[in-house]
Amino acid sequence: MPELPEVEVVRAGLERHVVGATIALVDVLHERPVRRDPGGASGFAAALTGRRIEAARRRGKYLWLPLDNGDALLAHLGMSGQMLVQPAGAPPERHLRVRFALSFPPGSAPAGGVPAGELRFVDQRMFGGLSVSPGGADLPAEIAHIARDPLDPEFDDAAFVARVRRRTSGVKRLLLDQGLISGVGNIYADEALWRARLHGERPGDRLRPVQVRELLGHVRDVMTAALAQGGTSFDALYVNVNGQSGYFDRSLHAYGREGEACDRCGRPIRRVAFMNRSSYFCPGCQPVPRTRRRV
DNA sequence: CAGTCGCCCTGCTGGC
DNA sequence: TGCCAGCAGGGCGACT
Repeated sequence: MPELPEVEVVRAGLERHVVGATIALVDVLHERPVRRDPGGASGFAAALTGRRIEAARRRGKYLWLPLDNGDALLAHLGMSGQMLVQPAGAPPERHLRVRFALSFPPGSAPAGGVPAGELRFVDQRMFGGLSVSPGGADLPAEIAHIARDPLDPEFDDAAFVARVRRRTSGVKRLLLDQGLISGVGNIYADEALWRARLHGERPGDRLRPVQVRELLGHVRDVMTAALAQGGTSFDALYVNVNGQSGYFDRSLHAYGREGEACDRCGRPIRRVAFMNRSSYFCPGCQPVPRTRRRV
């Protein structure tokens, strides 16, 4: 599942393969992925046709492509979304939802790459989506409420620490709060908490500043490590967002390891229900806080 | 406003 | 063999 590192791999791939291209044709094959666009499928297509892609940007798990008129194509991959760069005429993927035919002006094809034929949004479960953000080239208004992500040089560590310590929710819930810090999903939240030896139910206002700072450092470390491994996951024609490629499985210490021995203390990793999903933690290294609190 | 919960989607897996 | 519940889960609307 794409979290910040995977989305960054996609962004880098788009930067390399589609920046400079003009969108010649838009084909919406399924309405749901464009549900957030007020113009609907037809308005979405009309607003993008003929526009040139100027850049590829990201904040947290959101991606956007600034366009030559100041608008932007905003994208979220949800759980299963992929952005694929394919040669024109490649057979359609099973869950192909939106196609963009691309054309490059003579001499401006990406260096070292085959000129892109199509940008494709493929999404099995359709939690993801695309929309046109009017005037959103710099920062789409639709995501202005999302906090900066921990790899953003302008992320304010001190403000984050202060905000966490004013909240009564469990720290895992706070890590997943995109208004506090963006880009952290269930997997990296569990991994960062394991590294920090903190239980996710520890209330924010019961943490010392140094603990929050260390946790933030672990969030950055685990994401940076995953990103380094994710850099190899796509070739010249593919922007590969395949979450099953296994590149980060190897470095996981908690997530998905129910019953397996903790890499640090040997106690079996536990899984508990959390917000209609799961949390994984080591009961030895990450003791449950004494004050019971639902997270 | 902070906090919490349920829903949206599809496909795979496991139990009976 | 078939059926259905459970699970995966980010974000948002609705509620207290």
